[in-house]
Amino acid sequence: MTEDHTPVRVRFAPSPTGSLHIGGARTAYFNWLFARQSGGTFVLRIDDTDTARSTEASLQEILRGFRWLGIDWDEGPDVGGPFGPYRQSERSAIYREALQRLLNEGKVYPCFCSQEQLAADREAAQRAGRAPRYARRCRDLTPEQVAERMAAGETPVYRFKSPIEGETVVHDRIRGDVVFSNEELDDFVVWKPDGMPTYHFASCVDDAAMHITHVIRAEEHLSNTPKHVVLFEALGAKVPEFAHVPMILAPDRSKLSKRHGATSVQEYRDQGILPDALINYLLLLGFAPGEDKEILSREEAIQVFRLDKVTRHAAVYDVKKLEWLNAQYFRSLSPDVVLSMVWPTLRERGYVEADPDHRTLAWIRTVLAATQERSRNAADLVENVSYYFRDPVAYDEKGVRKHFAGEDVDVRLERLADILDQVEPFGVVPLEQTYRSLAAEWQVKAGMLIHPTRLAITGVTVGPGLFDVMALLGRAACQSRLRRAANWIRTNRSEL
RNA sequence: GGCCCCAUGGUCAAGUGGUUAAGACACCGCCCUUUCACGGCGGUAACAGGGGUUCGAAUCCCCUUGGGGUCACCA
Repeated sequence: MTEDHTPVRVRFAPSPTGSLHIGGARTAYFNWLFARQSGGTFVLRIDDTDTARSTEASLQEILRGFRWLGIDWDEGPDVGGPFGPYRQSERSAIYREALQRLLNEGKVYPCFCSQEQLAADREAAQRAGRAPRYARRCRDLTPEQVAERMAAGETPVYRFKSPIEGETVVHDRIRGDVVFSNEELDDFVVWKPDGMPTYHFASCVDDAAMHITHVIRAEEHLSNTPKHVVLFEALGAKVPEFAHVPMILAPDRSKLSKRHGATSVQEYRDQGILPDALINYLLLLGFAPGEDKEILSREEAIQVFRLDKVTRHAAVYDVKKLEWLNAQYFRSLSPDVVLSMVWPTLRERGYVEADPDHRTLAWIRTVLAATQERSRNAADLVENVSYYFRDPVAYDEKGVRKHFAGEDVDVRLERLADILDQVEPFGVVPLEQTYRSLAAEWQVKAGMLIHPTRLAITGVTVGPGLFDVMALLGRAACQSRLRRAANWIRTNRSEL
């Protein structure tokens, strides 16, 4: 509820000209949190007045992005609602009507200046050291002059007749009151010659028509907000409360762009980032939940989120922390979820059959569980379990120097392979007992047997407990890999 | 350039006139351990600079510097 008890209505209004950017996702999330905690309504409106750049594919991608993130909307292009339609391209009549009204009231006027004329004016103003604003050539055209030029077939743009004196103040929930001198207000265009409203106009008309109570959006709009305030007033609408959330920056403090890596939520999804992790990270970027708690579900976030506690400064995006958060979430996933996540890749690589029997499936589950806690995401996990499905294709270089270079390593590996015949059953405990007593017998430290064995059968130096790996892999595979490694050592001895 | 916003460690970020200036990620060390990861313990590291106000400023004011945004017939 707002102070006067009108129900909260917020909106996120993306323009479908690309993918869902993480900055936009965060802004939407903040809107969503604010709506959900106040029992309000979250509206998704599509700002597609730029007919040249808007695409349906982009719109669908944005919707998919939100669904994936777990952000739902109460009114929008697909679900409808009492104030639809929710695509600006379908609301032309509403804008036209609003334009006509302001025209009748003398709050808007047609402007016939050519692009060339405007460019020249701008240049002249700049040379004279003045701000490059519209020279207001057409502000005071007489009705006769207008009629004449219309009759001549000229199509005008329409400009807002901005106040020339005084000041306009923007009440911002995050920044407090921001005062702008009206001298800074340009006679901005509200209607383009292609018959479409501009962003400023459509946005305000819609916010008014949709009874939006709080406009929560990116900081880049703050400078434009006085225009919106005067527009709302001209429209006779109640001016909503504003909240301008800081921007998200790249590590070099510049605007986040492709060259800095992933910028869209789909890219993160493709990289194995979990939606819960991403949405959690987005919350942390600009808001401190308090009580040293940083891992929060959407539900917890709804409880603690406070619009007026959002930070005022831009935040640099830190992939490392996102990955850490992702690992937290990834490790807590249930075996079945993990299995379904990696299954397609396992199939693609030919690691598994299409219809495994129960025993095989159970075995795969165990394999995955053993490595899940040492993996940060699904792709990582698939890499880490590859040696369960095929022989190692190479031996880790540093590992080779450390564990294969010794005098009798090849001999020991071969002996080990032979002795594995006697281990019965081929399980974790008997395997460990065998290795320990062998180490004592040969008078070497257990590590001298364990590390070369691991490298021989997995190709790497890291992973779960060796005896777990061996038991999972089975006797035959262990023996053949051990012998294979011994041979490899002999043929490569000169280079070790 | 005009206008607007912002400024605490490498990053996120507590702090709102009196604190040994939290915590998290990252980094480093130690412990645990057959390795790695996890976990535990510890460490390096910050109030951009200069003026005020005040008994006392990270906290309030001014200036400078720096970063960002905006000045479109894009949104």
